[in-house]
Amino acid sequence: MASLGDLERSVMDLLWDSAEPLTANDLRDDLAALGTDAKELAVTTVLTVLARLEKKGLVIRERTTRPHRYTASSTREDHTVGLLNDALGTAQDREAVLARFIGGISADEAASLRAILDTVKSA
Amino acid sequence: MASLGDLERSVMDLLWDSAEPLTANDLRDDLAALGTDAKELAVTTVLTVLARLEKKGLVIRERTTRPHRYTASSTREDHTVGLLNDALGTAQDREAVLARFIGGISADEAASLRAILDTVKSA
DNA sequence: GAGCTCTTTTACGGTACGTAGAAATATTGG
DNA sequence: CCAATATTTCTACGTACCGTAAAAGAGCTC
Repeated sequence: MASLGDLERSVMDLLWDSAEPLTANDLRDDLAALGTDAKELAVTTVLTVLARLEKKGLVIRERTTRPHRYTASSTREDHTVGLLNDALGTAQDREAVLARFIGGISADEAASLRAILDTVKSA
Repeated sequence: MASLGDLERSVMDLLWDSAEPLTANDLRDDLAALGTDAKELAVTTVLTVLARLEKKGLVIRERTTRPHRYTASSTREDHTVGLLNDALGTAQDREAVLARFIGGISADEAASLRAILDTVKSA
């Protein structure tokens, strides 16, 4: 799976947080509003990263509307799950990894996990 | 956390699978023995990636012995757990991600997870 | 100290990413 | 319909990472 650069990541975060599709100009403005950077990017820069994200399959571009509108192709959570599976790989040591991972999570999270597991017990 | 290139990854796999520290020459030979590539790398190539892996903190180099000997600085599982936590991030959506992740694992694995959770229930 | 082994230094080509100007294309106000 | 404006595409540059390895330096051995 594709890993993201800093700007790509920021753009994806905005798209993931937006209920509506966004245009390159929307994104340029939203990016400028972040973190008091006051650094206004050129809109071509935003368009370039959007094209790259589209090629990676992470965003969908509506070419019918004139300012093209962009949407994340999957939710942030689903994307993260993809990253998790990439990290876990198809190896045999999945269980060993999961055991260590669970060893490192909080009690609260362990409880949540248990609840989630019960929910999907039927699977 | 550092992501690995293909050769770096192969070297780490060999180090992780080895009980003993390995030298660059050991690794060159082991790499050649992999996958019937028959491609014998120059030992300087191996030394370069080892230096990079050392800089990334993934391998430890024994400089006292003359052919330097290299060891993975953590287990493969611990490294993978680091990748998992990187992917999960520190965000609040950890639970949502974990829920989706668990939704996608096999029943067998779900059972294993439950067992693991019970083991660390005290945490 | 000459030769061998091992390590360090330097380097080159490829790819990814941030960045954006220039050029092409589309929209719109008159 | 045309000129001004908005939007997209094309091209490009700098940096960083990685595979790859020659060249140069350093230490050991006879």
